[in-house]
Amino acid sequence: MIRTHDAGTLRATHAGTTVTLAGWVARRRDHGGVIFVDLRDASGVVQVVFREEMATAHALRNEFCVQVTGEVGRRPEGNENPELATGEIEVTATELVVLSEAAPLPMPVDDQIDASDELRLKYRYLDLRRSGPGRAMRLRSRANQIARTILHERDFLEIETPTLTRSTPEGARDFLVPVRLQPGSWYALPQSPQLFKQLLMVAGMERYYQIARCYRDEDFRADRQPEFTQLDIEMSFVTQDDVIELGEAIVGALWKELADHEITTPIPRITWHDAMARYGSDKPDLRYGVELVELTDYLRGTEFRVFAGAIDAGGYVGAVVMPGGASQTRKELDGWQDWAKARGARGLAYVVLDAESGEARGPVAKNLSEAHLGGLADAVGAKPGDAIFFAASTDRREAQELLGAARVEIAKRAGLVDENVWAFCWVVDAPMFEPTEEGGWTAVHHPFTSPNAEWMERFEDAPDEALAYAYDIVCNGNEIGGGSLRIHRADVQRRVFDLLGITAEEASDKFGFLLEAFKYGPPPHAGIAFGWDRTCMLLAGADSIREVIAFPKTRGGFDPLTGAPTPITAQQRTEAGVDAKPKPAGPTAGTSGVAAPVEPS
RNA sequence: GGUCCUGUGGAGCAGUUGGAGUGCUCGCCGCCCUGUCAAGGCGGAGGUCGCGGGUUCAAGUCCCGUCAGGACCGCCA
Repeated sequence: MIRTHDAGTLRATHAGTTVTLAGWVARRRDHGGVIFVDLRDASGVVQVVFREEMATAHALRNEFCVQVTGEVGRRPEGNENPELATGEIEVTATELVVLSEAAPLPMPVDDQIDASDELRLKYRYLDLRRSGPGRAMRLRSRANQIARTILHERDFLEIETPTLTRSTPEGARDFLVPVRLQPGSWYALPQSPQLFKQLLMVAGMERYYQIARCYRDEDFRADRQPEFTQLDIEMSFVTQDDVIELGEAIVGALWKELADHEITTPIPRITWHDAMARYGSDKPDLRYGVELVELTDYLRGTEFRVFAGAIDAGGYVGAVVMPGGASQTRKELDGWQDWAKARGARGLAYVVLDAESGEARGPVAKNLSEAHLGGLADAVGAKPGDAIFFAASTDRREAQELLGAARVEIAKRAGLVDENVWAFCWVVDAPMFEPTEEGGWTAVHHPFTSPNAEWMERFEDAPDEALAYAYDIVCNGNEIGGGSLRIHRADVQRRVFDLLGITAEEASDKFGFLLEAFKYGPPPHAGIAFGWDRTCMLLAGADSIREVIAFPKTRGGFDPLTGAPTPITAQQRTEAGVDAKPKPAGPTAGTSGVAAPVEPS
């Protein structure tokens, strides 16, 4: 080692010790006759003092990489710095070696100053020298370790699965990789290891996990990157409760150690339907109340056409209350209309209750009968001074989701979110299917998700009502993990495919290898996958998953550091077989649509 | 694909109803300085105002287009 101690570990007990340190110049304070340098390494910062005889230190600049030898001493009386862990002492240098110099910095390596995202990503190696970003990396490493410890204690095997594979049917667009040895054929990068982990269950591994990189070619967000990580888990011979118990053990350990928060177990469970009815979301933020109230029956018979139209068509009318919302200006109330329109709704009807008289006012109030207005406050649980927002639609879920989004916005604007609270829940009993635009059905989770016991033998009777053994774990309104019991009976799988309109040929073409495996005694199995970036983001208190990824990409999928993606050369293009000519006919492939097979070129 | 915000020396920001010279803080370079910890003092260098077009006597400022970054919707478990 070219150093004897880590800078951040030095304490008063080291006084009198001669140490050699190595690290970076975090800051220098040059007084002419004496120079102070804050020396930073991964462990922290310590003040190094250069006296007159160490004149070479004048040439030091920020972020020079240096090796310093000197004696640890207590700082002179009154010069201690209680802000620093090493603030009681300093190192008086007797030797200085500049290991490497630093050019003028394109961005400050300083915890105080914030640079733009693009610049931070371009110089991510400088960004990560800062304590906040560096801490996020260390936290994530620790999170991995905690999860691995729990899983190994429980006899899980860490098994890697391919990243060059064929499409698995998660539903997102695949990233594709041309195959030089078979021009015209392509690998897909996995959207998740879903099918492989099920094969590992057939293989008798019984307990599998992997911190797995996944790839989805969709539009990106603050919490979505083209490549992301799942803590992926699958177990044989278990029930839903077993998976949930494991999930709670992992989450409990993570939050205990990394967020200093003891999660009360069992984590409350709410059914998907209750979550939609009460919170208008399948990932409800339970840090605050502001629950939805259904008014379909209460308002039955109303002459207000917006509501009557929805009710008569068998739809839904509901409301959500904004505490104190009556004090909003006309401009603010109009702002809600723009807010609603921005997410595709026609608008957001509202009534405000006068703070003194409790009288209902606002454009919608004129359209409601005396009787409806009279009991409204009680029906929705509103007080004088509150505002009531309404949504009505023939599509129950659509109206609930609008109110659910309004609920989140209300909490934000009314300051109801307590940032110090961690509110977890499991959302269980999710629906198996949802209707497609073409009048068919599609799997909400994925087509291998098992119907629950109640629906196992009759999900075809009412596909819109059938429930699955599927569960999501939600933290403060973020889905951090989800999973399901899988179908292991061939007959049930066949019936699900039938309902989804997947023929035997198509099924065999898309994932025949899994169906083939399921012929040979597949065990009952279930699993869960945690969105690891999102989980670490929450633990780090960050508001973007970019903060917990070492080298993230921008919204456009661009990496400002490497400049990826780049065009390829003509030679690469030819060798990769990107332009191989399609054959007129042949066996199909891919996850959907007709494949374009090729002639060898 | 849609809506919105941002783009001004290396960094972070200001720039009024369009009007004389684009200003501040940090950093950078030089000099001074023995107890600072966001050290201080003096001096200096550094800018196609993202890019293209238009309106105007005159555009950093107004309009159109475009590029880049960000937030959201659609999409995506």
